[in-house]
Parts: sequence; C-alpha cells; structure tokens
Amino acid sequence: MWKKLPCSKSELQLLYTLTGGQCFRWKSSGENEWTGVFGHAVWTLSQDDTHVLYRVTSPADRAEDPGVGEGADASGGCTRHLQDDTQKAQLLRKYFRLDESLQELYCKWSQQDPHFKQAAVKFQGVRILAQDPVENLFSFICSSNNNISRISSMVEKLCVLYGEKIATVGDTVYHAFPVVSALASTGVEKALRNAGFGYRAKFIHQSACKIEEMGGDAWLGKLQELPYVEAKAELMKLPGIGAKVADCICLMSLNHLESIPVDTHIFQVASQRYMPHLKKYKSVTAKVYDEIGDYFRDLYGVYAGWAHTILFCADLKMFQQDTLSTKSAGSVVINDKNKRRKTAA
DNA sequence: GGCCGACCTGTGAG
DNA sequence: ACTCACAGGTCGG
Repeated sequence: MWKKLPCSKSELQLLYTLTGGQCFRWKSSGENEWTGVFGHAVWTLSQDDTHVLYRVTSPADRAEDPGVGEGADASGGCTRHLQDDTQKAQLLRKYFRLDESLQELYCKWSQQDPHFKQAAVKFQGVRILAQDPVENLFSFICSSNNNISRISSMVEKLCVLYGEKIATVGDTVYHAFPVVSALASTGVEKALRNAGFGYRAKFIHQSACKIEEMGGDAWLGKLQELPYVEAKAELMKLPGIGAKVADCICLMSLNHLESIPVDTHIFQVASQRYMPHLKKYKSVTAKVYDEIGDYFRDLYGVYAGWAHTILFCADLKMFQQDTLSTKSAGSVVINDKNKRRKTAA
C-alpha cells in the first residue's frame, strides 16, 4: 500500500537523484520504482506527476517475522523503530531536502550560467540527498579509480558482511550499512581483500580505526558543524580520502553544499565549457583542482555543489543507455552500459 | 610545490 | 569464449 507525499517532478526526479552517482544502494525494482535502504529501514519509492509514492519496511513493522526479532534484540532496545507515518514522511523529506525549493535554485543558476540552463532543461528535479556520513564516507573510499557498477557491488558486500539485518522484503534480505566499529574490527582488511576490494580494503579498515580513535560518530557529527574548509582538511587525514573524496563527503552528508568534487567528468566539462586555459592539462593537479572549485563557487554561490551535481548528472547520463532487464523471480537488475563518448579535444 | 607511475580487480565492450 | 582497457583517485617517490 503506497503512502503519498505531494511533490512535482520538477522538484524531484527519482531516476536522476537516486541513480546519478551520489549514492550506490538504490536498485530498480520495477518500472518507475526503486528500492533501497536509509534511516534503518527499507524503502520502495515511486512517483507520478504530483506525488512521491513510498512504502517502508522497518524491523518493528515485521514483528511477526521470526527471523528479525533476534537482530533487533542484539542491538539493544530499538525504540526508534516505532515510527508513525508522520515521522516516516518527515524522514523522507529530510533525505531529499524537500524544504529547499528546487525551482528557485534552478532559476538562479540558469541566470548565472547559460550552459547550466541548457543542461537543466533535460535534467530537472536533481537533488542532493542528505546521506548518512558513515555510508557516504566508506562508499566514496570505494569510488577511487573505480566504476559505478563495481562500487555498487562493493557497498552491497560491506552491508551483507558487516551490516545489521533490517528486514526481508520479498525474497531479499536487506542490511543496514555497517557501523564504524564493525569495520574497525580485527580481520576486516583481509576479509575485504578476499572479497575483491583490492587496495581499498586497507583504506577502509584503517580509516575506520582512525575514526574510532578520534571519537567515532561524534567526530563525524562535529565535522558537520565545522566550516567547510576545516571539515575537508580533517577528512583528508584519513587514508584513502584525498581532495575529491573529501569533497564528496562534505557535499553529500556533511551539509557543506559549497563543496565541489572535481573528478574526471567535471574536469572535462570545466576545461571544455568554462575554463579553456585548462585544456593543456591532461590530469587534475592540486592547483587546478582548487581553481575549478573556486570558479564554480564564484559562479553559483553558496549551493555551488548542488549546481555542480546537476552538471555531473547531465554528463554522466547524456551518453548512457539504460537497459532494464527483469528477472522472473521478482528481482530486477539494472544493466548500465557506459557508452560515454570519447571527446578528443 | 608539481609531476608520474603504481595500485586491485570486476565489468563489459570488442 | 576470451582478451584487455578502464573506472566519480590516492599515495609515495
């Protein structure tokens, strides 16, 4: 049974927001339907022209399921599961930052930048999610020199190996993203190596240990309060987190919306459309990195990172063919074929 | 300071 | 079926 939240498609496009490369846990579960995990619950989302539709399964909703009570007890008195509909709607609003009017922001950015205006027509309703810092941080440690398809499967492995069970929906068991202490426990690096994480296994384990040393979740919470530049500098003390990954975390889960992650996509867009003098560089140096960030911050203002995400999404999706193949067992997989054009000069 | 090469390996295009 | 280059970078020299 769907619940509804009033929301137009110009305010939110689930497709671009959930599969635009800012998070890795949303899977297509049907036509115009995605299933994923946040806020310790399994959500299935859909939308029509006037509303976002959602179904939620949290552990307390399935008290009759014999397999679930065990896990809930182990974590110790989870009264947070007893959410009423209003709280769930509020959680959803917060996750999508629905208190911000996207119409107004798009309008402002379009006035500032003709190229944005052009991209914005095809890519309406792209939102920056307010993600969980722990999931966001470790997901983007996995992102270095990697592709979205493999990043997604690595994040999934982390959840299955070290995350608490949340609920079974259909024939799929869903897990929460692991807590930091679970990733800091002995043997994680070796296990992740065996699971195909490559050199990122060490980064994940060592970063988890260091976060625990510095205060765990409280430390991450503190980064939300710090100014953007300081929060970024703190993050870059962790192994596997350089300038780009630190900016992703600042932008997507630490509420620093002026952060501009400069990756290969944005470097291409910047040098071809905005800053032609950068064409002579074949890769992003630290100086060029900061120059691009400062340029976009100056162009778009305090929410520069949000505007940047729309450009990124446009670049990512423009040359991508999405083919949906549906299996009979009720599970659906997305087959993303990266048909990105190689733009030579 | 800036530039370069090594780094793990699943995925998917050819 | 079977290569083979590549991928939302980071690190150390």
